[in-house]
Amino acid sequence: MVGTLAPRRDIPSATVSRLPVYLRALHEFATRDVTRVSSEELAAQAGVRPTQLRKDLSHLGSHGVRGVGYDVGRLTAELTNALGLNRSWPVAVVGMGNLGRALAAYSGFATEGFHVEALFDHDPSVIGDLVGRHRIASMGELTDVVARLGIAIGVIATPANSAQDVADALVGAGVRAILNFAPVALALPEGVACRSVDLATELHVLAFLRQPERVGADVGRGQ
Amino acid sequence: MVGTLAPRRDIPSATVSRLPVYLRALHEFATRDVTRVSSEELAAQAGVRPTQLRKDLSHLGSHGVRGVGYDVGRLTAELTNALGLNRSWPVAVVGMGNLGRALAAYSGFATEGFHVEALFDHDPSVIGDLVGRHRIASMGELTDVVARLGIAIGVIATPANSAQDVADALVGAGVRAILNFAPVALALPEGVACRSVDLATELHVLAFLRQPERVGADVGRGQ
DNA sequence: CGCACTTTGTGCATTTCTTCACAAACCCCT
DNA sequence: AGGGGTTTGTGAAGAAATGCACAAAGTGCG
Ligand SMILES: NC(=O)c1ccc[n+]([C@@H]2O[C@H](COP(=O)([O-])OP(=O)(O)OC[C@H]3O[C@@H](n4cnc5c(N)ncnc54)[C@H](O)[C@@H]3O)[C@@H](O)[C@H]2O)c1
Ligand SMILES: NC(=O)c1ccc[n+]([C@@H]2O[C@H](COP(=O)([O-])OP(=O)(O)OC[C@H]3O[C@@H](n4cnc5c(N)ncnc54)[C@H](O)[C@@H]3O)[C@@H](O)[C@H]2O)c1
Repeated sequence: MVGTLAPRRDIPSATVSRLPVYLRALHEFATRDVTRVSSEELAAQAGVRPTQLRKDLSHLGSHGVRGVGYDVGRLTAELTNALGLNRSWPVAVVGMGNLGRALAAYSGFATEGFHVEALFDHDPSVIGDLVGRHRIASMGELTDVVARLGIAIGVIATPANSAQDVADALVGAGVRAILNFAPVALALPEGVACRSVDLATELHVLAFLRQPERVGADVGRGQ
Repeated sequence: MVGTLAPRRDIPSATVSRLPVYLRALHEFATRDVTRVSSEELAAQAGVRPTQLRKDLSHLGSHGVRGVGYDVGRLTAELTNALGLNRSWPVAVVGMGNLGRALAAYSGFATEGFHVEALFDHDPSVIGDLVGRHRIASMGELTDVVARLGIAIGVIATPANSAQDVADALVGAGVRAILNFAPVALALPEGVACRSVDLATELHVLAFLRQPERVGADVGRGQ
């Protein structure tokens, strides 16, 4: 490509959701002090085909070296930059039940600039409790806390019937990215990014795949 | 997608992963004693477009009534049957840390025939502990217990560096469906179904979507 | 230096997924 | 019984994603 401005826009969404996987694969090589990888090695680690990896990277305008492969450090930097991971992303978790507490305690959360900075619940009997190094705040404090800490991502870990209310509260407070663990489709205004993780759906798909008539079918997201 | 590539049956995989969502939407209507829904109403509840819903259902050979809509009970039965949810699916959870305990305690797990029947960990200091109504078993017991209880689905909630070993143990014991929460691509033999849930990836995608340059982009799975 | 060898980047064909547009099918009312 | 009003089911078009095949671009050795 001509010029120094990489073609950052128009990255296909399927590609975007694989970039984090490549990034993790690169970290794996880095911890083994490997400084160069071929698309074949990296793809194997990431669980995709080499062709797909190269096509995906080509959308970033990323350049490896033909005949040699990719520089682990350089490609890591490019992916980190493309994903916007060279800044801090303060996270709030709403709903401190079983799942919320596991998430709040999750150390893997803290990698790559994601930091749990606030916890909320509406149950008076848990408000004020300490989970890790944070106190559980009430829902009434949400707007102020979100603004003061600059919360960028809200995680919803409440029961399904509260999830829409919580989403509305988060959006109202200025949060524009939501990770939802409740099994409902949230209605959100344009411009608010949302990803849902749905355990029941995953189990159902596995059940479908395990039916005798359909053994071996592949529904994707296997990795 | 390692290990899950295989022949294809006639229901498109994208459709299969939406069927559970439709099923949940139907339950929502059922609890409100609604007996008939149009594709428009059902699609709204599920967070998809009516056209998509109808196309998906058409793959099941499902029949609503033109000019009227779908019978909630009948469509529920058809979806339940298509997904293979009219039987019991004994589940085992391996790795009883923060996440594993949350999963074991998860009541939503028990719906639709999924029952957590066994818990495993390799840490001697937790083996024998009770979580809910089950005792945590050692990894040495895995093969026997899986066989005795007819475990159909294995859930991996161990750290990433143990996940492949655990997967091998599960597969060796006869489990052919795995739900993996560890952030690694598992290598699995042909014929073993696998779905991975990856929190870090979800956060990374949200970070990407929240970058100023890309406001408004949509990477899917938003609902 | 030039030739043999390796591995990337990408145009193109193929497959899969989504959306459109409308005929077919059904209910209900008169 | 027939006509008007709905809503489904689906072929066909369009969009997105995947996989193939190979030229381009680099390394390193003789
Ligand atoms: N536990 C799991 O393993 C698991 C796995 C996948 C998905 N989920 C989903 O995650 C969600 C939480 O699951 P859980 O097992 O932690 O449930 P839980 O009942 O243990 O915890 C829910 C928490 O949310 C709080 N809450 C309820 N309404 C609220 C509101 N309006 N505002 C603020 N807080 C509110 C409750 O006080 C409680 O502390 C559910 O939607 C569940 O379906 C859970
Ligand atoms: N905690 C979360 O919220 C969360 C969210 C998403 C994903 N994850 C992922 O889920 C996994 C578990 O997370 P966690 O926070 O519960 O970790 P954890 O450290 O709290 O628990 C891990 C458990 O696995 C057990 N274990 C380790 N190696 C084992 C082996 N070879 N065989 C059997 N058991 C073994 C350990 O004894 C421990 O009890 C990790 O891969 C993590 O990345 C966690």
